[in-house]
Amino acid sequence: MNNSIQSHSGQPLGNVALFVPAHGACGERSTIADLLHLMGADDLDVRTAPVIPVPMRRLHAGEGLFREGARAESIYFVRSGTFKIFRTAEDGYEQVLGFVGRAEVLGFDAVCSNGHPTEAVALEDSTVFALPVRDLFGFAETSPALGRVVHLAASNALTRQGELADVMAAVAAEVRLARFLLHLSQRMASCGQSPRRFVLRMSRRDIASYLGVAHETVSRSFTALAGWLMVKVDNRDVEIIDMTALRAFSRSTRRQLDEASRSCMPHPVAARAA
Amino acid sequence: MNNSIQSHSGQPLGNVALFVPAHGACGERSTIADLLHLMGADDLDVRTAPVIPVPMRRLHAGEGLFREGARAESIYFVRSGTFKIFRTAEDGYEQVLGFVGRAEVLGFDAVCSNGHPTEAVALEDSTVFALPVRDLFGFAETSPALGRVVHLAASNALTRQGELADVMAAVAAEVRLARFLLHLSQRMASCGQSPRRFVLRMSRRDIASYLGVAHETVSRSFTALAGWLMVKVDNRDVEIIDMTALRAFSRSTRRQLDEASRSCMPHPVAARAA
DNA sequence: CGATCAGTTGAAGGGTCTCAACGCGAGTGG
DNA sequence: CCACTCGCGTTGAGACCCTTCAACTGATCG
Repeated sequence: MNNSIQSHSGQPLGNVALFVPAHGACGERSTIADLLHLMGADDLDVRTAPVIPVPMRRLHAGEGLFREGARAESIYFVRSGTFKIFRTAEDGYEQVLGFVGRAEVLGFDAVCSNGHPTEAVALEDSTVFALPVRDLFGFAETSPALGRVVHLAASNALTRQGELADVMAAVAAEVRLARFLLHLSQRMASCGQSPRRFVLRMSRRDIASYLGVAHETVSRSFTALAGWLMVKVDNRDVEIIDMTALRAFSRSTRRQLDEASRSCMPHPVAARAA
Repeated sequence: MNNSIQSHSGQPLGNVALFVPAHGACGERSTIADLLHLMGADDLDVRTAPVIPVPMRRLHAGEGLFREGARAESIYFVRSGTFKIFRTAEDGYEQVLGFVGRAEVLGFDAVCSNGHPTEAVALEDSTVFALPVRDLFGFAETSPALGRVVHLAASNALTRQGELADVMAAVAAEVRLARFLLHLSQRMASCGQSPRRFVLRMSRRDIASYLGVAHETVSRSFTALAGWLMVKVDNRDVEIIDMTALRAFSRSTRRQLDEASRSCMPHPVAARAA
């Protein structure tokens, strides 16, 4: 609802929307306080934060934030929009490592190395706060609250990475997709949006790469889950119609899949009502 | 790439072994300085660190450090030994998420949540520094160097988690194993040990869980790699005898596997000479 | 309207999972 | 000392799921 302002109204050229009049955090003259507020810091910390400018950057859908191997100049905090982070193999194959949304950190894995080990592109029009790495430590001393926020964000990123393992751990493709959808659902809920109905910001290929399966398999898995009447899928619109069943199914390991599918649906029917 | 004779370039904790202090770090009365030294902080920072005790804990092989779901009391820094971190499914299946060695952080993903999302057990006799979470922020203010170290360790943990994605991304089991061995090799090198010859601290089952394949497949993959004359395997002793071939093979994505295997070895011969 | 891409579905082949058996070493107690 | 058990590691055979190649639809775009 809040991000229905997507403004996908084309305008290929026109003035680059880097400068926006800005009320509060929307302007380019955002400060640490805005960043702290985004990350859910205490009001007191936000109000008492030192007035240090933190550049904000706007990206259009498909625009890259940083490239693989690029010097790590900043870490980023997503203010709005969605990003996919991935790695490109030598033969051009894209391995998607995760999807990052509001109030999450981007590029933190570059802090300990010379360059970004991954690449990030916006899946929709997005805005991020950029925190220069060289200032990271200094700012953290100036504003203890910022240090806390960075620690929490890093821990959160680590937890998020754990979700990938959780997804890849499932042997069956349908289970992987189910877990993925549940993770998405949880994150939607944590952003105050509906956990039952949401729009996928990424393509089937991105999902496939993230799940570690072929994109055709993702399609088939979607129709399978729809066949079990757990979800309803219309292109990128997803609605979870049986959360408990989806949850139970996502817990399947190994050949428990057979039981689950048999008990729910001997053969996937075409539940394709619009 | 690793032509650096001096220290292990590219590694965040490069100059760990250059400076060996007395047995100060070995006592139970270790302080922040010992922790900083372990993590490769600057000499100046180590010497000027506030004298705050940091409890050290010894664990025997097989002993658990923290359980899944347990209250996150501390984060840990591995001083010696190896740990495996994993998650246990409801049906008892263990999903291994990673293996953690010297100068790496353990349990940081619990900072942002109420409890540890994972479990950690020692694979061999090990020692860790325990840094209470509630003191984390306070100490970071007292000792800026500690804040830096924690940031670096967290970033490193994130990078390490990325390795799991790298491994799982490969479709072929042999490629997964090859990448896993290379990651291990790199980490051995960063600890000052031989990157060509090392001992696996974990069982085949642990490796299988980490790679996301059946443990029988791990066995077959080991014999396959030995058949291509890339490695020599004797139980848990591994020797990489053709690093370049292993590297090239590990880059395989999709059906490039066929080419690689054909060019190296039409059919795996029994190269099992001791 | 032709081109390109995302998404879906079908058919065939192959890699991995599963079940099964075997050898081996360690720990145990007769 | 040796039989016994148990877990680890290896190897074999069949079933099955996924990958791959292929064709088709619909949408976007110049």
